[in-house]
Amino acid sequence: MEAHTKQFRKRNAILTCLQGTDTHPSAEMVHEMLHHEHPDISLATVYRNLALFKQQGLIQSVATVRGIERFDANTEPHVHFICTGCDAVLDLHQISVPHLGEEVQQTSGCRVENCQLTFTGLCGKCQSI
Amino acid sequence: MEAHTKQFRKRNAILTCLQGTDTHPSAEMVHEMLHHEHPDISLATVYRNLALFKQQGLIQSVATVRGIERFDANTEPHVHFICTGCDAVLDLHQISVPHLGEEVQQTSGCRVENCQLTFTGLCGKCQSI
DNA sequence: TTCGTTGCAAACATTTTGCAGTTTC
DNA sequence: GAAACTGCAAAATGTTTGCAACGAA
Repeated sequence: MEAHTKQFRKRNAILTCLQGTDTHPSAEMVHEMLHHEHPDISLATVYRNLALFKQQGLIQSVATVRGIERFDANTEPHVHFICTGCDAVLDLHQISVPHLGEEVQQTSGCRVENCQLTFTGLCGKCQSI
Repeated sequence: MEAHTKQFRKRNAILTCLQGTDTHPSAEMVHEMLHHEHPDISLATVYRNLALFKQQGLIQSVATVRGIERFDANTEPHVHFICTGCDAVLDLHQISVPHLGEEVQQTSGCRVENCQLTFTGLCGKCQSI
């Protein structure tokens, strides 16, 4: 019900925005993407709700690119590519994440809760510039 | 010769500090670690030289933990564990990085220059708190 | 009226930069 | 003297927070 009341429209718009994109946006990018639909939305609201969603496990932080945090509504473990030319964060669906959690636990005693495999380099577009 | 002249003593101390630790320190941690040997070193100098070393490929940024960048003088691809309890960044020497660069290139067209495999969770100490 | 959500502006923390002073050659 | 490095303070940047106003129940 929450999603349909006016009170939660902005909160819901933020989550929907993230769920409907694969660009792994920053808070400011989300704010900009929502500007058309919600011209009066505040950046503070975006930050507040992103923090809330993250705490609830609805989204995750997948990278920090040039000091800016980038988010993803896909919380399944998957692989990312960060382009150092255009700062794009891409999904690499073709590559699968090795499941090494148990091996880590056994060899180091650390309890694994999450795993990120991230490549950096130049995306196709930026290679031809 | 550079390392022995007074002019480069601080710069060298910063690099040596990083090379002699496996704690993956932040700029502020480096600053603090050097305080005993160089009581007058400025945080700005640490930041400036870290940026320089990174650009020269002498060090790499391995993670951003709670918004703070962490550095490593080991630029070989290796695996890290970030503890969400104490913010420690640990090396997982036992686990090897899968070499998927070519597969990434072939399936996505992205040119891979670097790869990071990072686990998060609770380290041994923090599990028993 | 009580609770949760928001916008705004101020505060905050980390990082970067301008500039003057010092060292090296 | 020219070039490079540094400390200090100020600025810039991304993010968080306090507070008053608003909306829902």
